[in-house]
Amino acid sequence: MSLPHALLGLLAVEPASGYALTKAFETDLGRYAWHAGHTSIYPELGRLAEQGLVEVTAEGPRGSRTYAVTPAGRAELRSWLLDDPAGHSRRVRNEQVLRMFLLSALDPADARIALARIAENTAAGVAELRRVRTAHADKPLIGREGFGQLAAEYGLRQYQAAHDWAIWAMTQLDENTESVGLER
Amino acid sequence: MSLPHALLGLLAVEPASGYALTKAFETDLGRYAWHAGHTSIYPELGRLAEQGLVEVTAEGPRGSRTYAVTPAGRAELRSWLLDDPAGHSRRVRNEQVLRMFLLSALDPADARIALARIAENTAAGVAELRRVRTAHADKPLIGREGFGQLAAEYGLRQYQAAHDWAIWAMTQLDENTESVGLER
DNA sequence: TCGAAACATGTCAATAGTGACAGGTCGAAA
DNA sequence: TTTCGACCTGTCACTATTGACATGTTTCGA
Repeated sequence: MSLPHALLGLLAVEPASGYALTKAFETDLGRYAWHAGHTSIYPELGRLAEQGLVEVTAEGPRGSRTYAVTPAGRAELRSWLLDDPAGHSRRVRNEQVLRMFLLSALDPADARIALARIAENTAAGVAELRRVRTAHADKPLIGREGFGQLAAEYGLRQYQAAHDWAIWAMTQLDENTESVGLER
Repeated sequence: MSLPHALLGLLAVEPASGYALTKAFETDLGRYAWHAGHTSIYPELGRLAEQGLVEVTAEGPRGSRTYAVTPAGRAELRSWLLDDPAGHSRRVRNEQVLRMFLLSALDPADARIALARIAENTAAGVAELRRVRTAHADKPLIGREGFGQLAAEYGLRQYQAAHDWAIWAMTQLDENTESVGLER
């Protein structure tokens, strides 16, 4: 349940309406880090406001409300980000990694097909993130404009590593099946 | 909702009881890929049995039931693993990456502290996975014994990439704040 | 033989998140 | 001027998952 922190983080950079926050989750943030729809965002903003971590600073047309973090909210965000990361992330739920675990349940021929597909997809990811990175190359790393820049570089390196792994795994698999073939 | 597939994958490698499956999620699988408690596993096994994807093949002491995948279950698992991975993983929920996104919301000094902590943690992860890999070095890649070996190598490379990134990000940050300091 | 630990399965209330449904406002182009 | 698309907020039923609670069995070492 990191949604409240995601919202605090976004609002800490720049006050925004629920609608704007919903849009933010439809970009790279929601694509690579954490996804949320408006149906969870609006209630969560209400809860954060109740707790005094955010507040409505303006009301605009179409009934829109602009939220901003309070000092308490900023403190909460800071302590969450500076907290020991090892303690938190226990609710792991990573479908990519799960697929890699389950690869062993396939026969070698199928595993090879799956790996080839992974290699393709990660290559596409690398290409896409390279574009994202280039688009932000001249912006500062910290603050509104730099938002997500460090994350883009991180994603790029992760995809690159995943791609290298897939290639490696395929050669391993080939060597393996080959030697089994010779032995038997 | 990949829990059913995780269960099918585990059972495809070796029939097991709900209890044994629960234990499996407490090892590397649950630590790095997908976590689930017995309270979701037992009902899910029931659902899979209803759908004819698994079946009870034996009943042991203490009321234990051993489940095995049926041919239909194996087919379902295969098609899931060979399916285009890009289509699926839309419900992203990765707290690590989220933290990296939100780093921009901190001031440079705090961001640096957070990065240092990440560097520490990823270094520890690399060390741990190196041990896991060494322990499995001589086992075959596919099948019961090799289970998770490919995944261990994958995890190792991911941690290594994350570590390199954290180091890189710190130097970037240092250069950045330094130049800002000179300009003003 | 007694007790602890591991084995083995379950219920239930509470929380989190999704998708479908719903309703209204404003700006701009046709 | 009308209509279309973007803007903006919400409810609600349903599904998934968790944590607390509950219960009984078998094994093994002291």
